[in-house]
Amino acid sequence: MIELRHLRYFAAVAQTLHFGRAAEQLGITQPVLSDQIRRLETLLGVQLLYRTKRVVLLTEPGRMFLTDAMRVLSQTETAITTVQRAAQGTLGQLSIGYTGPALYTVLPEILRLFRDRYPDVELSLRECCTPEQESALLADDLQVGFLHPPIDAPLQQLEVLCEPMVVALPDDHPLANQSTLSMQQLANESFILFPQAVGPNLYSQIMMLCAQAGFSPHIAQEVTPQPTMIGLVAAGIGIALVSASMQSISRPGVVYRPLQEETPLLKLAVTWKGASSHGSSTKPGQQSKAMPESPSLRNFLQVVDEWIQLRCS
Amino acid sequence: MIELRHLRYFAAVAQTLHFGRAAEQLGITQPVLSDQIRRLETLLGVQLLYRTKRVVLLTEPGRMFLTDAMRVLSQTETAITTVQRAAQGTLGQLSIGYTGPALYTVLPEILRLFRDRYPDVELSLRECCTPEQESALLADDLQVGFLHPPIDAPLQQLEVLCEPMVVALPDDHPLANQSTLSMQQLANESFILFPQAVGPNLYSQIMMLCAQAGFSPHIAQEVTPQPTMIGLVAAGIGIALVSASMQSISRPGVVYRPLQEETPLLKLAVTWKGASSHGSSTKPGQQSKAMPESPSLRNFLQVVDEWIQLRCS
DNA sequence: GATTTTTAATAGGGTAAAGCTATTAATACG
DNA sequence: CGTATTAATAGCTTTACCCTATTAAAAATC
Repeated sequence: MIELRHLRYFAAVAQTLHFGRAAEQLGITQPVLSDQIRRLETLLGVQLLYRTKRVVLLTEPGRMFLTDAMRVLSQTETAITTVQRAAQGTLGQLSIGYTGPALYTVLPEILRLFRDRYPDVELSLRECCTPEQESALLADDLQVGFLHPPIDAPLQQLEVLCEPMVVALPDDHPLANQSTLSMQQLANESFILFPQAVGPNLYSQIMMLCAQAGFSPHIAQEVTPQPTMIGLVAAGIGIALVSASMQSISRPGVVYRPLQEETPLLKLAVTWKGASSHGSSTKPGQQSKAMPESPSLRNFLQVVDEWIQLRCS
Repeated sequence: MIELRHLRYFAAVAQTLHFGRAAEQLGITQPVLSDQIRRLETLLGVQLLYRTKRVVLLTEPGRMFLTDAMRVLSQTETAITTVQRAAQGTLGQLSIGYTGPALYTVLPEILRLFRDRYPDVELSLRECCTPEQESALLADDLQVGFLHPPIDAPLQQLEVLCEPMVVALPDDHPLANQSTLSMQQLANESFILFPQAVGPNLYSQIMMLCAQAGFSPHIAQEVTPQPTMIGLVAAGIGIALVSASMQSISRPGVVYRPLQEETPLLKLAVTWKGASSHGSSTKPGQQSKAMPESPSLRNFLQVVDEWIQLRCS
């Protein structure tokens, strides 16, 4: 069976056209080299080199084989460096899911940090809602998710955002004069909401809040993403509850007012399929030797950690 | 040092995800396979497979390495078949030189035969005159030449054409009435000739013939190739001596007449750098083990041989 | 929950082959 | 004709590849 050794030896001889010097280059002795080349020729059934006691020349088939052999060798080299870089996590792919709000808060900063540090990790981004992300993560369709807890799937998570919702309303709205608002004041307003499926949890929190204030909200429109909601607010269609960080996207004709009540909180967590033994229920104490998680995922999580540190300072 | 064996073994395990079955496929025993995979991982410094006593899974770097390893293996396969086909002469390159007359006589038929039989041998054709071909052949710039003997370079040759020259003259020419012509009748004609450099030997033969007839020809024009010469004959510029096979390219307004004298003969020989030991003067008796000539060249010469047989029958 | 089955890892040993040194044979060069 | 160069040959050592037998651990089954 032909081995890379044969190719390495042949390439050395074919390039130097000298068994002695080639052997020296290879760190072996000349008789060994002669023997191995002969073996290679026997294995192939082809004379690659013409040699007298004095001269070594490539035959025509030998010339062709040299080209191919060198390609195989160089591709082997790249395969080695590739797998090593992949093990470091500096090369690879990472598929990331995110919900709309992530795109307007934590995602850009984190991605920026990661891309700068690991430019050769190919990121494939996919916007999808929390439940979809859960199942995609479990099915190994996604490696990281930016989604809204709580979730019940057995996944690791790390909270990266928790901010209150604020009321967005037209600046000519009667309530715009007040610095804070109570839910009861909103009882007769038209609401612009995101579709329930997009964030079932937050949706029901909002509904509960309304119920506590004694009303069931009149829903003018269900849209997504949040900037569109604010656009509709500016258009006077209704008022909206949006996450606090949307205030940074200032838009003429729209003002934001905090709620007096303890508001629902928009939470974002980075989520991934933890290092489980292999799908079996992970008992906290006995973690056994685990499937090593993808190095690029590991690096991504480290970047997220660092980003959290950075933000706190 | 990583060997193809490692890649073969790894690919088998990575595809079956089962050491036992993979070992069976490979025709080795399972402990050996386990050992070799571990060796590979140590050599790379990368864990390629996650394995428990029960489950085998590819790690992320392992997945990438599998792709590369399979590519290396398949390229090795093609390298082997390529070199074997090259040794048979069914794959390769062949650079062929030819003179103008070859193109209108033997070359098309021979090339056709060869192409049909060896479609994967890439032919590169180059028109150049006899002396140029000689030096190109010696410099290994050409592998085969279709040229006009005699030559003095130490090259092998095989005559493939020997035909008389005939006189081409306008059909309204006074001499066109005669069925054969003598040189003396041409003494006062304007001659259309090929440039001396294109075929120095034939050129001087023609000159000698004129001298024997007691005149030095008046040269109206020196052009090449032969169809152009005949075109000029049709235009009434003069008469020309062309090889007999040009008669098959009939052209209105031109007639061909044989010469009474022993005409100069247009000879074409297939020429190649013979199997010399390596450039040293080849003593006929003691040929020693020779550099094997390019397989595609060998095949080409065989086709030429067959073509000669074919033509004789 | 004990037992059987499955499957990768470990242990120990034999052998093919990859490697070494020393020498030979053939060629080129002075 | 002698000397230098260089690939091939001969004989030997050692590496490592592969084998069989066994173990250990996890899953499946009764």
